[in-house]
Amino acid sequence: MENKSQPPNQINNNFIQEIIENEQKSNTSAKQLVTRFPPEPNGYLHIGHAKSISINFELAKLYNGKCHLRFDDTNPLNENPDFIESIKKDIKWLGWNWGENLFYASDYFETLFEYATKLTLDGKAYIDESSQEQIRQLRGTLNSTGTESPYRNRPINENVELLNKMRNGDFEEGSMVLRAKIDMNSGNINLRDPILYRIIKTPHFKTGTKWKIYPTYDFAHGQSDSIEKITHSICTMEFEDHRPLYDWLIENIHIHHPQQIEFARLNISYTVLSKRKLSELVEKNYVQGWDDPRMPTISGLRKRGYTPESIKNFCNKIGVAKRQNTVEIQLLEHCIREDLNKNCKRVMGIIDPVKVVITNYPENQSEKLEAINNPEQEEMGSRKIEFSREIYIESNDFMEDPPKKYFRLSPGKEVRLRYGYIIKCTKVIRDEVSNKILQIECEYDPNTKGGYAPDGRKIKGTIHWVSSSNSFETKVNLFNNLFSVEKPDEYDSIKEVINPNSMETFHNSRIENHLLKAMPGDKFQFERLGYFCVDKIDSISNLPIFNRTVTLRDSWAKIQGSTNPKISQS
RNA sequence: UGCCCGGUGGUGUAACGGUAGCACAAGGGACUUUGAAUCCCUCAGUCCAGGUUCAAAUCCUGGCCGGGCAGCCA
Repeated sequence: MENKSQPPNQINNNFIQEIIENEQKSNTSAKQLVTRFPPEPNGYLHIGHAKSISINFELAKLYNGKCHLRFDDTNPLNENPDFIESIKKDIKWLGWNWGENLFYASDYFETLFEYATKLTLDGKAYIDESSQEQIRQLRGTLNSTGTESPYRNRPINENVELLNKMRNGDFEEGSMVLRAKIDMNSGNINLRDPILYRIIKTPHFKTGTKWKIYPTYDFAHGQSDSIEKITHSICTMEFEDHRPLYDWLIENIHIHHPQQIEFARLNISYTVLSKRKLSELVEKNYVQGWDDPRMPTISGLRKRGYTPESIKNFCNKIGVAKRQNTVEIQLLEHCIREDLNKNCKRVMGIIDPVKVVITNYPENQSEKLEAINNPEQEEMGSRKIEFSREIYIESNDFMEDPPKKYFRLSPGKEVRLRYGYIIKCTKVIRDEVSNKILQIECEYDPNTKGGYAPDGRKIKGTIHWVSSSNSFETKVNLFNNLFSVEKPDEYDSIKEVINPNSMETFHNSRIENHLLKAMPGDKFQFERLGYFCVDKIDSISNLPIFNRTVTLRDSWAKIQGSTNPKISQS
């Protein structure tokens, strides 16, 4: 048999793997592969980070190496220890383990300073007392070369002395910086005497007030990689221009030389993935927090009901390359459906209920019917559900004047109640004032218990239901795309493209009693609707509140040409 | 009028000079007590122009288009 598809969950062949593969083949020094994930503790992780985490940890796993977690905490102005825990939690939740290899760039401040001293001693770095404005002026522009600073040729001993005084806190913030002496004429602006250290007197959450100067990203990052003996330093494309500087510093300090490799960051349709825009959503209260189920953050996805498995799978499917990309959000949805379909218990829940009275079913009678828990996994068994005279069905499973090919309930028509009976609609009762449907009356066919028609008549439609006695009323949140356009990044303001209907809450949904004791995070398929998870237990009612993770695929909605599938306005 | 990177179906990603494949999406069909799942089928692609070669998505040259870079952010 031909092996047509690749084994599940195998990472796509990508160019980084190819580089490593080639190194191992032609290999001279059989070094152990060491990668790292280097977040700055200044925000929450999102699915773009998950891609990076996945690349780094997956590679380590694949080549029997290791992946470090290193917090890039070089700027006390931006960073906050609260983020440390959330970042660790999210990585662990995704299923990755850095083991003993947890580091902080701040652990290396002393060594970094030694490196800076060495460069200064070698005449490769100098103290510049120009103002921030002057430095910018002299840097030149994209189309013009820079000009050397008047401080560039300061004697070495003076530089060393000033550097030490800078460290001691003898100078004001902004009064001077340490710069590498490279090339003010370079076409690459990063090489025009980049700043290595700046004075910051804000205390650092780890080193306190010990340091008055802090290394910039360019000076801290590569050297930290080197100290940790990283072999492959994988980052996103915007650092490509920094690679010549990364290499220059390491070569001029004469230390272990990791290889920086850049890949294209992830973009997903109908959402944003930049830290700035994500914060804006939170700060301007477009969402309820970083972990709002509409957010593409790891914590948001978790609250939404995504599983680590589905996210990892997604990361494997999107591949790794250098070209700009926007992955359709449908692929993410596919990944979570794939996982949940296999593993979730089926259950019946009515988002927007309408009452149905079975007029020929005795008033005080009820009976138990058998329902299968998961047709994908027989081991999951079955459960009993209760049928009685008064039940609820989904309001959009009834239409008084249905279009053709509508297989659900309508006047005079029959429909099957899943695992129940075949019923026929006999009457619709409306509110005289509002004309709203108050109640639907049906008759059931007693010979169709379990939903089987002994006379062999074909019943095309099957709908979900709960009996009023065997269900509880609770709140259900439905989510849609946060943005109404495919590429929100292309618009100036979030406001003009945010989807006003990204969240819809139903307060009177009815769920079968089977879920009374469901706990936060528990996941279910509500038959015919989608996958839902318990958001939390309501503090007043003590009942679970549900979030819709994703709808089931819905070919009826497509036929209808509806842009808002499932539960439309009543 | 600088430096760097990139352009393969609608989207994402393979093919390493030798049959352009996979996934998602879309369309159709089979099955169906979830309009789900599953299964089958279909649609659809190498930015352009030259060159090298028996043979080019792949190598070369020149265009065109897209992206990144002028923080004491990362």
